Amino acid sequence: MSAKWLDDLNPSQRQAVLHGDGPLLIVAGAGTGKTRTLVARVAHLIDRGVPADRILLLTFTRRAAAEMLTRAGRMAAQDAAGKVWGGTFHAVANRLLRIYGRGIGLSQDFTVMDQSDASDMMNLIRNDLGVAKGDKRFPRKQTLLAIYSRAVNAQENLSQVLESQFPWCKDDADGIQQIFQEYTRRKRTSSILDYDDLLLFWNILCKAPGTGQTVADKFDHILVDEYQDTNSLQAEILLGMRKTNKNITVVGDDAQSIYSFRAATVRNILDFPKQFPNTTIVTLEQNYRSIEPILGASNAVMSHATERFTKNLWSKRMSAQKPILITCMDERNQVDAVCTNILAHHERGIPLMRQAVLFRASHHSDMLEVELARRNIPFHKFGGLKFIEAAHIKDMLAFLRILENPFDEISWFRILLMFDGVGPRSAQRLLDDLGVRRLPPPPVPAAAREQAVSVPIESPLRRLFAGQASPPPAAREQFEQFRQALAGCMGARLGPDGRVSSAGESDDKQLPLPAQIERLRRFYEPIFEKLYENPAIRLRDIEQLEQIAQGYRSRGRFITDLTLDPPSSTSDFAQPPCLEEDWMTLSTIHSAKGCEWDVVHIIHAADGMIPSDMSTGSAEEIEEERRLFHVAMTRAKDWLYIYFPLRYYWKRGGNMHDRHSYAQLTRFITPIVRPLFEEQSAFTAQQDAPADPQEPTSLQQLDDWLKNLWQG
DNA sequence: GGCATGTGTATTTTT
DNA sequence: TACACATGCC
Repeated sequence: MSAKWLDDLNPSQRQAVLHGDGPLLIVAGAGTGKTRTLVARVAHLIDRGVPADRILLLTFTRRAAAEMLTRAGRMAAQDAAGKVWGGTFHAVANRLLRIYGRGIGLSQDFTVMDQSDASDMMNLIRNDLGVAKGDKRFPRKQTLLAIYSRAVNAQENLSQVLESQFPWCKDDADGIQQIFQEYTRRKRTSSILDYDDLLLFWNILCKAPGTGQTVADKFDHILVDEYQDTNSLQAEILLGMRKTNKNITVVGDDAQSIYSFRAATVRNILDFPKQFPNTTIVTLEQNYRSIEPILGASNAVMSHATERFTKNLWSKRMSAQKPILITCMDERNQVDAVCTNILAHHERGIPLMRQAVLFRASHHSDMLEVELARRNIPFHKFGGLKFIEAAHIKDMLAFLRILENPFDEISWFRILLMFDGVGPRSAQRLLDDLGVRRLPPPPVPAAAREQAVSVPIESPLRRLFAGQASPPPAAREQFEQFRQALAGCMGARLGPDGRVSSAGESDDKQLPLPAQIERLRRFYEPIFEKLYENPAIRLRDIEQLEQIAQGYRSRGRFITDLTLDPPSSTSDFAQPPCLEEDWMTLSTIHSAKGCEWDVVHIIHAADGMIPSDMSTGSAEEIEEERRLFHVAMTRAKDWLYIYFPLRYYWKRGGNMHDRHSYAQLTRFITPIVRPLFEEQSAFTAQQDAPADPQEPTSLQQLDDWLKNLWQG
């Protein structure tokens, strides 16, 4: 029977879809129908009789998984695709660990902390241990976490990581090591997992006697998308998941590897055939997305790459329209040019939904966002600072977290510091009063400790309700209201004397999740109005949080979903939600992976932005920046605009007049690449700060020379 | 001693 | 803008 999903496929795609059992590597260049192929393969497997819930589809984002499964659902039996296990490595790890975690001594009710919680914990420990005393340059909390994460994900030891990635921290190796040790201990005793733990524990799960086999046997087929962006730990997990059958499909493109900062390594894709003998390799080379001139320019950029695996990307979509390189006076001029071009395409019938602006770093779109808002052009921004990272959202989540896991020290700490007159010191004391910090490092034998964990320890919440914590006088009133709010959520009643008249902590008495959030917000509102400058905008975020919570019955599920799959929205400039049907996309290049638009605008194509000044230290870093630029270019189907501002103003020191430096075009548009572009200039009469005609060329050359001096 | 507040500085990309 | 550190206030 010829299934309908085979009709639109070319011979290579078809070969990949129809591949039977055994390892399969699909090398798929940008725009070669990789998603279509993967989706069709899932549909084909289901059609072949593989039970959907025995298929595991690992993707880079939850969004990608959802989209693929919806599309597969349309092809295969309707209900079946919904049962496929799909999601990110981290999300799948979470799911598996909730089911099988006991097999490795993990409590079922662990909570997951995100990056900023993790770095807060590092900071707390750094202060507690007093390791940084007298050392001005001891690594910051973010750096500590980055070092830690690198070591875990790349599976390298600390001294290796310090040597190769953080040479300026080498002197502090001892302190760092102490912090890491304590970091791990605290996470374990309070049943908290960080992102890296999810992967580590999954890996251990695979190796555990008995359980490992069970977990591996759970899936008949495993498919992995974006394989070039996995790290060695993830590769090891996959190996562990394929103990008996070797049915594994990975899809990737070495030219799109852009996550080495997260320890992703191209080696995974290169070594795949070695790890899985008898791998079938299928290469997809026909690009269906971009018109030929755009593809030609993208290929030309990559042809300069020092290391490259031959792929011949080609397109049937002929066109006379070259990609367009626009030179702008400065960022102001760039913003105007972008808006003009967006509106021009819009008027010629290309809706905002099919246009995107891409940039290297999240803040690169700041000025553009203001201007879009001013002109009432609706947009959504992806990447960069997330909803979940806003301080007020973290505050709200901290409340929910301690209700879920009363031993969550980080969340307690965050909350206690909100109260008047409470600083780090009193917070510590209160934590001890409540029994949150289970300090006992008295070495307990492992077996005994596991028992201790399963024996109910008096919950800090119970202690709180029983009035066992005495806050400093200035905080007393707020603290009392806090107790009432928490008790309300848990369905516990506190008598007027502060006594507990009903125990609480039984599930049936708790308020429904949205009501809990509402109750906590009423408590929190007066505090955060004092704390933050712009309460109105922030209040909207909290309302949005309540909105999202409507769809959840389980608080734990809600918290975990929010940490593993945060909604990527910026409400700062957004209009009230749902009113616009058409909006355009602003995105970091990283977050644009896998997406495509009719019209793509890449801004800040200047050296120092792309490649980022932060990433020009080594040849490898520059190569990754080059691939990043290539990824950005290949998102475009019909129109590609690249903007290059000539001048950048220094933001230092109040008035921005006259203090500027000249930029150079990104080094990735070389003299060989440049003729492949149509060149335009955005200098216009409407420019409110017209180009200074007196500006001598020699000064520009001087500044360029100076800039090279700093960089060189 | 411990908390609030001011100042200088560095600032990528994300699960 | 957020973080790390210094100073001043109770």
